[in-house]
Amino acid sequence: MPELPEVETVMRGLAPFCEGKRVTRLTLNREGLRFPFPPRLKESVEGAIITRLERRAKYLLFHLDNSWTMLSHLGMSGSFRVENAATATFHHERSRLTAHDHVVMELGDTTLTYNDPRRFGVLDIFKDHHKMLDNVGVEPFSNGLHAAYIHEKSRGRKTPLKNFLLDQSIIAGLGNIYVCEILFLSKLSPFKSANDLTLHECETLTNNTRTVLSLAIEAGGSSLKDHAGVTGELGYFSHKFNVYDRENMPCPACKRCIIRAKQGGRSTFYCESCQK
DNA sequence: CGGCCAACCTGTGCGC
DNA sequence: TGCGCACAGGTTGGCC
Repeated sequence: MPELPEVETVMRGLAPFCEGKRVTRLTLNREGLRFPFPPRLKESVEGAIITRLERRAKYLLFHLDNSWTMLSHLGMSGSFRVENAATATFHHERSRLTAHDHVVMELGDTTLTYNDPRRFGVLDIFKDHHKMLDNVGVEPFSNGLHAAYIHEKSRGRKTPLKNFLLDQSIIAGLGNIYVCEILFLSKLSPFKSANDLTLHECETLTNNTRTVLSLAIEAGGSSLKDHAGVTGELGYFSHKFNVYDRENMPCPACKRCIIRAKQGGRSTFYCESCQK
């Protein structure tokens, strides 16, 4: 999925079209995504005003003025697109449904469409508490993330560093791409046992986590090959990674081949000589 | 609880 | 050109 920077970018892109707007209609084109839609989804959202958008971990939260909050997760392949009816009618067309447009939110003359080919996404509603947000760890840009926190969480965890950083209950929002990049900048092996991290290495990880995510957000959540901005602007995925998806290409630091390995069923890209 | 891994889906790209 | 297989941003839930 979309990792934290992509969800942050989507949130920032959607906010100007959503905040303060009333949901005039919610259309569900199927029974659910990864899970069935809740029975009261449509009636809870329709007619409400979206007061604020928020990102928490990789979740998007649409806060409504009727005490409900709509929770959305993009899974691996989910995306939102925004269309404006006034612009569309100029071209003599209304917003058209394409394959995998599962949910359509109408906000007056603005249409927000959720598309998700693989349907690993989630759409749900809650009032003051959602189970999926319970086990979410600290936000990377919050004060909660610091060397001592990572150090404490990693004690007794013999799991590889790669898996440890992907654990959403430790640090929220990291995914396969950015974990590879963070480990490269930190010169740490993805296979190193989490339990072996020194406090100093935890400090390095903290700093590089923020660096990698900041740059990605600045670049507009660039990691997705097939994601455009919510209104379809270009230049969105022209990002260059140091190691991710660069098997057999030269390490930017030492020029030796980037290695691709498998951890927890997922690809890890790293430099054998730079990362210890 | 920790660790491992199958499962949930569709699309794409590659080798033959 | 077509077929089959491997693989893709994530997370849950079941098993040991």
